[in-house]
Amino acid sequence: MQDEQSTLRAIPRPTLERLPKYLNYLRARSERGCAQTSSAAIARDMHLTSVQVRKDLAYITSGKPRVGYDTDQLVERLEHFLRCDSARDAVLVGAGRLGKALLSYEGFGNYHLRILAAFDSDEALSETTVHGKPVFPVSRLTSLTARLSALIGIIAVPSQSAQEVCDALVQGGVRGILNFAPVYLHVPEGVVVRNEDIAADLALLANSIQEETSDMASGEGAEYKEGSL
Amino acid sequence: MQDEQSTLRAIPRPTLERLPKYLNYLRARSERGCAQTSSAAIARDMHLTSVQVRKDLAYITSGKPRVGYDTDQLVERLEHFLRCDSARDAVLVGAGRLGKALLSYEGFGNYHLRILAAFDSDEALSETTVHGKPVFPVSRLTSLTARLSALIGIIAVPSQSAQEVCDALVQGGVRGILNFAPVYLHVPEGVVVRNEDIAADLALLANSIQEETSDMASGEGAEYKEGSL
DNA sequence: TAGATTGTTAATCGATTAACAATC
DNA sequence: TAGATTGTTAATCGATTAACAATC
Repeated sequence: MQDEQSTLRAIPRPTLERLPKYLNYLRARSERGCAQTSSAAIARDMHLTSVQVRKDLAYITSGKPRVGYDTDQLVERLEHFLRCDSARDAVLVGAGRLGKALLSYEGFGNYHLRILAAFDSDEALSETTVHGKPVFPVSRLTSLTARLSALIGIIAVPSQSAQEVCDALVQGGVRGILNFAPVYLHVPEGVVVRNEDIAADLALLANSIQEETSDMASGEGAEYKEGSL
Repeated sequence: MQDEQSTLRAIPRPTLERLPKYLNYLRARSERGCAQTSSAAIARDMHLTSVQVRKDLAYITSGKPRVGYDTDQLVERLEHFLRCDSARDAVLVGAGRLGKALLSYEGFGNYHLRILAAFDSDEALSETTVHGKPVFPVSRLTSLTARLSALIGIIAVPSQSAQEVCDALVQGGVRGILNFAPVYLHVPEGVVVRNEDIAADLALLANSIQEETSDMASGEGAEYKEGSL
């Protein structure tokens, strides 16, 4: 023992975060009919180095020297690894604009994730459906989550109620939480939280633009010709 | 020379990504009336170590031994650093559900970011407004972006049209792109892209739940008592 | 002054990169 | 066989952590 299991866990975090991106890229490549894919090609298009690509991919499959990787097989392996069965049913709390957008989002299907139901404190929304998914009053959150055996909760409510909702989800048996409210959630050991702060990301982007600007001043600047500066 | 500038650029990426989280946390603390904040308190609530907190904060301010940091001053410094003036106007492309959710999102105001206008290929949406923001036909994307001097573009269109939209934004003078489509965008040197793949994030979360499960089997498991297993 | 907290310098840890070996 | 590509082992780089010094 200690093999299969700990091999899986040995994957470094940064590598793990790149795996879905490889998957997206390779799916597109597969659709374009490219049967083989070399690490050099991936590296070029994804702005990585080919060594890094090979090292990442070595965790989940192996390629053929002189030929590269079989595109479809690689897609399959990545899909298999990333979805690893079970733990793919989620409930969503907060059927406001963001919540509705998430309920309607088709992209989750790419990873075999399903949002089973939504909850909202606005009673007027109860018994309605969004994109075919039922909305329930938030009072039923814990009991229904448990009944549905959802292991994932998505929080799309205002910051003030986020912790409360989080507690209810945990009590309902959720083991992972995707949190769109910009607050730190306190959860018991064994529950994983992933924070999604879009505003913060946008702020960091705006920030890096300024750095770029200073960079330009101190050299570099290739490829970018455009009238005066 | 070489001081102010390179000090700013010397901030490590991971530290930079934590800064907005400190800001969120400290704002909440300030509202609760906590005038002083120690690195130990931040570390405890944000699941970091106090050394790391002090090291991070040292990049932008300094605290007082024996007392800690002045909460409000720290908030101010973080705000000043994170928003660094200019480069805060954005345009958004794709006024579907996600686009509308982003247009209505109040959270951007926390970082003084403004979405000035939206664009959509559906002509029926033109001349309407969402949350008070005008929607224009996508044909006017390049020219209006340039006219508005927006430096940031937000892409919330389907994958197939993302690259096309990206090119138009770049031509309009955008220097940073927040991309919600799960594809790699090719941009000229000097343009920064930040990818936001919510589905991928959710997949990784689902994945880490499984790992947690294996962890449980091999020990740990404190704090989590709940009937049978 | 004593004690608690910040700040810094050195050691550790982990990921990336470089050099090279293996293979079809 | 020759050559192109993968895979691996060692070196580098950068961030975190630990130990300690500085300060109110």
